[in-house]
Amino acid sequence: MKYLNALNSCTVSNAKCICFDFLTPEQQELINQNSTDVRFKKGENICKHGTLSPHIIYLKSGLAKIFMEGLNESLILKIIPPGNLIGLTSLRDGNNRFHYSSMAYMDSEATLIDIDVFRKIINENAKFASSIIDILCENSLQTFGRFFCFTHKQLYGRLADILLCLSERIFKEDEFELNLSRKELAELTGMSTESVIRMLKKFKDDQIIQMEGKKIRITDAQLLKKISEYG
Amino acid sequence: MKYLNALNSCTVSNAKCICFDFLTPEQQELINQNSTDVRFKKGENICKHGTLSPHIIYLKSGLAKIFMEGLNESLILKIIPPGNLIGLTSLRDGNNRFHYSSMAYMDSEATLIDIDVFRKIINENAKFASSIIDILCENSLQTFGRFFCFTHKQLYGRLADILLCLSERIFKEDEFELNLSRKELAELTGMSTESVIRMLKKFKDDQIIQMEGKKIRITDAQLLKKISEYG
DNA sequence: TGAAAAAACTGATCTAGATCAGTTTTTTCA
DNA sequence: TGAAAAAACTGATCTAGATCAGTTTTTTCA
Repeated sequence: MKYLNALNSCTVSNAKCICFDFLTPEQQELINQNSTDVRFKKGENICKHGTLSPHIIYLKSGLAKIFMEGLNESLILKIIPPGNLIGLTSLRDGNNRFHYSSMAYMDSEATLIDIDVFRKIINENAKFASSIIDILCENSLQTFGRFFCFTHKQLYGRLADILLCLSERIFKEDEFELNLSRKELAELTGMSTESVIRMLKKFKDDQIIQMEGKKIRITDAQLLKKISEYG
Repeated sequence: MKYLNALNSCTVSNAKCICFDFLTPEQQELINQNSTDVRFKKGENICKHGTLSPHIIYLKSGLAKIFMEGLNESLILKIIPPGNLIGLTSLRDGNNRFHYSSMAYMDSEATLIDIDVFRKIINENAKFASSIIDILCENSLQTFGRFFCFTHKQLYGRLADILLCLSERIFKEDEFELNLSRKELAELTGMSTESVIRMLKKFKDDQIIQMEGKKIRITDAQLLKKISEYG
């Protein structure tokens, strides 16, 4: 049952985007000439589902989410830390549209790379293409895990997942300042805001976490992992 | 809101696997020399989550499902019609393990292609790699849609999705013989067997479908599409 | 071909988590 | 800096769908 441990609804992959290391100097130059650097403020849209996607977006700094929007509901697919690409799924599409939206969680910098240049290089440089394949595989696996957890774990398990994910993969500290509102945390775990509040309180009462204002400290990571596993 | 129509929990992609068209004669020969043809009987495992994955599997005929297994629960990720590849996500992995299981829905034939040969060709042939990227993107989009529907659609909508999917994409007929048990249909829609039974009955009572033994005929596809959309 | 097993079906009950309708605390900004 | 808005929180109620405990029908196979 070892492999089951790997399944969580965490939204951040560990993968480093190393694809650009495989470019020839000319290809590097071609990309440089066909990209633009942009800053996004906290809360700003980085891309919007259904709009034209003339770029692949490389996140240089900050933090963003990728999500699908319905009429009233939305689903967060992934959190994007710096060093990751946004919009890869548009590579295939004939009509160049984004298949999801992205929003900056905090002030962020990104490089917008012309998608046709990106495509051209993929078709010329197999090593580059291969490393894009690696990224897509990694993304798929993460989505599968999240999908599985969303359909089979109870809310406690999912909340535990996200807390562990925030602590281990994003902030890399036991204690961190949560700059997400309860509502955003609810979106991330796929539950209602009220449930997040109640469950965080339960975790606090059970002394699994400490909360002070926006600071959260995980005191019993072991137990939290158990909850994540069996929840 | 046009783009929303595209979202359904259907499990079959329309994509044809054209990647092999881009091989050089030598690469084609290399693949031929490093693959084995195998037959799977209905219900047999094609691959098993967690086991070694020395192959990429090309399904030549039949029909298979790809699913994740938990302790008691499972989640069907995708139905694989002939002409599709199974196990692409193992390409990335250093330790060559399948990340999901696959089972034959009916008697099937498959070609097992050595994964290292597959990797080698990806690293040599950018056009081939590019078409693998296309497949991975397509797969991702489908998973995103299914994920969204599973978390936001009611059961009626999901059942409608699957019926439409079976009729339009797999059997390509209004009337088809359902060789899936209610239990398998439940797995596919992520609901309990009892609910499938009740909802199929409701659809029958509302004259949206006709059922006779294992035969199902969709009589009001229009309404079914509405249910899929708003459900 | 007929007994046993599996699948299909039915109705009753239960429950996780959403929704609703507020109050209290914190943040924002003129 | 203090009024208004937003976020956090609380308790009560509701509901979609699961679970349970069966019965009936169909399939399997000795």
